[in-house]
Amino acid sequence: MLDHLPPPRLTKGKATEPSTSAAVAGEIDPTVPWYLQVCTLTRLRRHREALAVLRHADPSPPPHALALPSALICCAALSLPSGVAQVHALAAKRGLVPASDSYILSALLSSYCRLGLLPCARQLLDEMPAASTPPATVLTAFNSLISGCALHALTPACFALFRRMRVHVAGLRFNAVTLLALLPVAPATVVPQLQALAAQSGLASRTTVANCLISVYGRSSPTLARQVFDEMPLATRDLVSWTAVLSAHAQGGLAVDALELYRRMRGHGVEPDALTLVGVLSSCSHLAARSVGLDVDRYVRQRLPGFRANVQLCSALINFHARCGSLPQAQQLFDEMPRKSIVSWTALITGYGMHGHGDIAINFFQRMVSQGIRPDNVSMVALLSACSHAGKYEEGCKYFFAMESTYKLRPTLEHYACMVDLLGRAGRLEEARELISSMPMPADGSVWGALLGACKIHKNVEAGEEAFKHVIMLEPSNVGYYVLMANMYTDSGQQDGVARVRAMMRERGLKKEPGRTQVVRSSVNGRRPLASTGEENL
DNA sequence: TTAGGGTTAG
Repeated sequence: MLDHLPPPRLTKGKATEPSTSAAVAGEIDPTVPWYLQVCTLTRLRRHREALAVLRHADPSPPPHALALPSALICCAALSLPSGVAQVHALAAKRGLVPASDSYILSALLSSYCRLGLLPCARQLLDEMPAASTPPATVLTAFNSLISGCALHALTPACFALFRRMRVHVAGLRFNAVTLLALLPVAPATVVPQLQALAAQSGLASRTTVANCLISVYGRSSPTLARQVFDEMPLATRDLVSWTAVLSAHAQGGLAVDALELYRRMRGHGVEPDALTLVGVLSSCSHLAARSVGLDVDRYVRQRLPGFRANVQLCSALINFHARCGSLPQAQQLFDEMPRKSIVSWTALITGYGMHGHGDIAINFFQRMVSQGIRPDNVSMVALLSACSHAGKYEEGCKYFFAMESTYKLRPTLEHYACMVDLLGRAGRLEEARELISSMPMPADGSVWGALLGACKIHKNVEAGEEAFKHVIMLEPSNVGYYVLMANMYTDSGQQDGVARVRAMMRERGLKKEPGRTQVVRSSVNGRRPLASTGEENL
């Protein structure tokens, strides 16, 4: 079977293979039937080898049905649509599709979706004889297609299928897997509706469903995520629940709460894994919580021996060391990584940039580009910020203009804020003001705030007053800006100005918190929004 | 077989 497939290029079991050869040697027993070998190799993600076994399998008796889902998974993973079509034909010949075998049906649907062949998947579902197919199979088929559409962020299609399945699937209607597929792509207004549906159907008490809700709410509201977490019975919380709620707080800028959750998690005897530690390290970096971060570093080195191959964990460690530990440590980790992502590069560039090593930051940026990594918006912010901190006015301008012309990136508010900062620090307040006027979108608090900061450095009270007027309109409760303006008045001996700012703060019920004199980032900025494509209603 | 937790910016 599968004789039309291109021959596999057998890899030598290097870093791309998630399992070690010793583990495989233990699991692959040449005496077991070939179709079980296929299943095992597939589970180990050794797709090419699984297909090789399949290709050389004895064609009589005909291929065991158990091997077909594995074959499909391998073909999808290796982007072999012809292989999927062959298995489809084979399964059809043996009467396993469109209806009778739930495993093969959902594997086919998901393989077509993974390969982007959504019409094929759609057709398969439409061919399913609704009357004679067991309801559980219909449910699974709908779930597979909904998950496939979710994979391609086709929110309206997901919900259209969901409406259709609730009519079709007698009795069962939907299950936890349906909710898990829909929640991540649901528009913000629909998430609570799905949550209500989960509660009505008794699925809300499932750990997986609660975990998914925590993660989805966590993108926009750590508070809602926390509510779901708090309502979970203690015994049903698992490592994923803790990680999801912790990450929600870390992403929402609530680093103190994230670390408190970590402390509680450990108190309950739950051992973190790499994903948990990514969130913990992110919070340590924000808070400059050096001792906790160093504990995590030790834990990783002792308990997670393969951590260097984990790009996300390594990037988080680099970020931590670069921001509040040491640049040499960050650099060493970076050098040791077998594969680096744009995030690893950006973490390093940020680290050098924020410690005033603009030249090194620029050098790494250029090395990154020369290795074929196309800069994204975040790496450009890191670079421009590095230029700004090191007073590299000309380089900053050069890269800002290169964004659109060379890298095809449209500058966002963050980039404008960096440029206003760069121009402002260089004393070019007039140019900074002109840049703001030329922006294609209205300036936000961070842009005016950058100008205000520059005015403070260069003691330009008049320009500062204008920036202040704008910034407190945009972020009226951000104490940092009032403090900045008051300090400017103090520096220039204008006590009446200081009194005015203090009066404004009193009127607005704002207090300067001790030890918090820096400009506080607006909590809504930089947050991933909930998916908002289309107006979905259930 | 469909399915839950993640990193980088000022």
